[in-house]
Amino acid sequence: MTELEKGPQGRRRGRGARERILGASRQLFRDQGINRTGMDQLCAVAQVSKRTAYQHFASKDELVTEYLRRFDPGTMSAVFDRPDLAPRERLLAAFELPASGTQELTPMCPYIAAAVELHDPRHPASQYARDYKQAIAARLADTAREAGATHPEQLGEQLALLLDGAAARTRVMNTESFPTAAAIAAVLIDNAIPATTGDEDRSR
Amino acid sequence: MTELEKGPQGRRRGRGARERILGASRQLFRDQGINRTGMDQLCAVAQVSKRTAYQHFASKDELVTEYLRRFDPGTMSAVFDRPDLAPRERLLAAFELPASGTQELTPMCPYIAAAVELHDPRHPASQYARDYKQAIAARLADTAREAGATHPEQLGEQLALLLDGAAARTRVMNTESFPTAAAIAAVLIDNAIPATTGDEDRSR
DNA sequence: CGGTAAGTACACAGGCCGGTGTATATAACG
DNA sequence: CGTTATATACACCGGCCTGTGTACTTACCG
Repeated sequence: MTELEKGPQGRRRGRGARERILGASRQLFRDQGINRTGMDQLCAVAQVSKRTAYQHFASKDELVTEYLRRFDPGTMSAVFDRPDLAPRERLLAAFELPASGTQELTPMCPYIAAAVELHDPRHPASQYARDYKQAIAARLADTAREAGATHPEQLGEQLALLLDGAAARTRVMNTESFPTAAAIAAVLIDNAIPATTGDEDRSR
Repeated sequence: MTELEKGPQGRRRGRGARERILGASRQLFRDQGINRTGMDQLCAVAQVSKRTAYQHFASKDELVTEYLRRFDPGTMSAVFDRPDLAPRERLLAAFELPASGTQELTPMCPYIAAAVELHDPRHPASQYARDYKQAIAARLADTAREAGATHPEQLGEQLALLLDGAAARTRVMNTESFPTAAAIAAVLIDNAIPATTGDEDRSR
């Protein structure tokens, strides 16, 4: 009993420090925000010593950047790479709530949150947020083109703006706003895709 | 030279402390964000002693709340109370950039910024942000009704979401997004207002 | 088994932050 | 004029923050 019983089961928390840190980041940055989450608390939740954390990430800023980089766990693919859906339906699927079993609100888009909290457009995390958002808009534009939209780039940018609007408004109003965005998206999509040849019901 | 020459002109900064504090808040909270602005710096910019600041505002949270409350200096009226514009044009005017002489970006909507930075929906400032945003949506809905929209409440909420989306996206992308939002708004408005009697070109 | 990489415990530095105490000065008003 | 409300200078507190120094322990891998 010199210095044993470190972990909950007596087992050491061990090797996966980096992943545990990033996991705790995802949880705490979402629940409390970046600025209100101290490194001490973060390390406690991750069950990692502070020293270890700073051996993996030179600074909190670097951790925040990596946190953003590691965020999209196939979220983009899950929406865009669905061969079961027609392009038009894929565009609409981007506005569907993920697993809205409970009455929880869609969590604030972490990219917008980071941009607002860090408040410096030159911060690496802010730059990455910009890149990511641009990639999303490009993906939307590609799908719009696939769907036969007349101005796919424009539609992509419009839909991206709707997604950001829904995220921001959900946060500020404390009310789910994605359905509203989805309704707008439907209008825009139908307006942007010219009356197709033998397509299904477009009258509604 | 006992303790003179306090102010720049030798004149005391004097009575307007509260207003100077709120003025400095508007500047600093916009330029640096709320969390990154300390009370020391704020008082220095406002040319107010810290003691005076805390005699006017019991806490920084209270100052932030009052800062938000005092924000709308007729911004709402400037858009909505314009008898020179038809209701439909008033709706569109909400998306016009204010004095875009320079290439400056539209500053981040302070209500969204506060909601994200404070991160607590129960914070008085967050509550006020919600109220304000709701009032905006209601005003938009009223105008939409006046313009003859079929579902004015829905259109109001949609346009409000567009405004929030433009603000958030301008921030995160560091690119002006209000024109995109305005284009969407035009589509929504035209879609929501049934074909009027002698209206101008609607074909395009 | 032995070496090395990874992790740990813990204290502590230095800075900024929100907020207060105290004693003083000045403007406004009756 | 005298009172009172307003503002000032300035030091200070406790707390939290990011980040580091040091000495130690453990896991893995050849």
